[in-house]
Amino acid sequence: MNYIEPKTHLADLFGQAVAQVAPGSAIAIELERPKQASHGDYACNAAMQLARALKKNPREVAAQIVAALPASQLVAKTEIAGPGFINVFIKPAAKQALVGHVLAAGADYGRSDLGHGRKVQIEFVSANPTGPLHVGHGRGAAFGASLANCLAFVGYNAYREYYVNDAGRQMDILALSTWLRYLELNGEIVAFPGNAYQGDYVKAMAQAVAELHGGRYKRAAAEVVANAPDAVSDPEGHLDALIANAKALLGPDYAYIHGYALEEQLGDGRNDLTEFGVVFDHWFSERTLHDAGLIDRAVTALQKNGHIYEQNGALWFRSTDFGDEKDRVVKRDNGIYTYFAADIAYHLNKFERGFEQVIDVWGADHHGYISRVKGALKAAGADPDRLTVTLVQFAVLWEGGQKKSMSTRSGQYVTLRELRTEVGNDACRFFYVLRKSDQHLDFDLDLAKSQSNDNPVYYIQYAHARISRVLEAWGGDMADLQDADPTQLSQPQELALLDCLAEFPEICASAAREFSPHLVAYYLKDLAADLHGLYAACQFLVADEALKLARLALIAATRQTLRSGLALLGVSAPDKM
RNA sequence: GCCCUCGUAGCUCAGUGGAUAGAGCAUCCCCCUCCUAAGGGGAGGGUCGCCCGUUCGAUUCGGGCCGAGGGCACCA
Repeated sequence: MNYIEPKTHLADLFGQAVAQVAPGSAIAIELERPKQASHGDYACNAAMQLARALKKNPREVAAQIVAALPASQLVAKTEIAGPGFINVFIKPAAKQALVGHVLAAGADYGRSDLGHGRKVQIEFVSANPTGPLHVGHGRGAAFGASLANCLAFVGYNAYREYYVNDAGRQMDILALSTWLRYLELNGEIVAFPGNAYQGDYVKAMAQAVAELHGGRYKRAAAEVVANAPDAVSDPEGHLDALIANAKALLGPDYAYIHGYALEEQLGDGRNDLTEFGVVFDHWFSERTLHDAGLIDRAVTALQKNGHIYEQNGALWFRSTDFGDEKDRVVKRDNGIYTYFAADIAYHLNKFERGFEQVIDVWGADHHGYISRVKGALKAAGADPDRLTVTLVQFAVLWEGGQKKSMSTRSGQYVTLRELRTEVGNDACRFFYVLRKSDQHLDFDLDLAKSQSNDNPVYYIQYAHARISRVLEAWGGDMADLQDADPTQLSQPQELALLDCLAEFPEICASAAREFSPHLVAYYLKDLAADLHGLYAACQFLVADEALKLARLALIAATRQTLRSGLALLGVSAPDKM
């Protein structure tokens, strides 16, 4: 028997029946999977939805719908139950046929064309390249990558992008920090500002520059701090003055220091993410927006539409017209565009590049920023609904029942690389997406590291490994499993596993539609549990050849589904543990 | 003050406009002569924060309240 996807098929049947019973009604056919087995495989609530309009008792409407239901080779029986549910029982053979279907589809099982190939861009991580990625970035990376995988799996043309803030003040601060450390190495001691970058990686870069170029960038300490405001009373002014002095003293060499620090940190982040299984189609440079005049153009567009005014020497965007609580500066009185202005230009550019939908994955601390950006897009004549911002809350690490506190400022934070080294990429990827993205995540290091059944990653991977070991012990030709007779499968654990396997495509669709890769993680836990249940209840390598092949085919299909699901989350599927 | 998120078992959290609300951990009991026990089976444990509304039906949607966390720069 060829496999027919029951839900789509039933929705079609019910649609025909409802059209006959209640012509012209426009209800959506809803089919749910009842929690209780006695309620069948699918339940339809159409009768209850129609009862009022038809002025009839729902059970009576249900009877009419059932009578009008076209014949189907899938349906074993229907029952009218409770307040008016129509419960549908699927023939075992129709369920069993899934095994051959999954094996034939292979890695494509679960794939769909929900997205119709529409271009969707997911921008994520986008951390300032001013230091190592930390565990907060890790969550955004894991979430964004998994989401992009899900979207691609259900038929979207997913494009992964990292926005590189290579033009702003933060990069200048990094360049300055590196240079000051370099001067230290060359005997020119300048008091290192508390609001400069403190991390050891800055010293490492200074050391490297010193080794590569000796004293070439050495300048007198007194000149570096000349005319700078006091570091205590005006720390930011102090820093800005030092940056200005650095640019003046170094001239064209400043660009070298700046570029060196940028490339170092960007390269480090790229390596880190690649090792984490997170890759991007494009690293978009903020500087190119400036260089191509796109920011001028964006601000001019706003100006033309009458949304810009000047005050105190700065240019303001009247974002209050678009629901923001106060107006925002786009160009400061010193003539420098704000980050906000660059962001407007960047998002307009995204649309111009033809992405029908744009998803931004931001840290939750940016949430106040959403209305501003959307408002600006609207003001510039773009459709803000094409932008979806998904917020990712911070992750808090726990170890030995203690919260690990972090402070970016002092350079004392746990880096993503440290976390990956400590708990492994698989556990990292999985734990990061185990919670809904917009919720605080308690990352339990002890649990992530533990090689026990408490650890859901191992629980799932173990299910996969177990199947591999059985198939290996069998030693037969996998192609033979295609032709196994699935009607041999009748044990409750076998049927439960079949039902679970059948849900995979819908889980993938929901995960993509709701931007919720955690649904895949939970599904995999369920699937693994069903596999372990079957494993404990039934022997696979039995004497009865037909039964053996059927069971092996079932677990081979399960292995494929586990693999596909783990791949969506970027977690490996080991054959041996 | 304004905005966002959350409140479900002792703990950490899923879930859903539907029928008797789930998992893991923790507690207690049981299961390897057998393809990996990194596993399985069972028991106990709940006013889905409170109130009102919408609905044939609300834990789910809307409003209010209470409680928790986070965010509100001429920073990036």
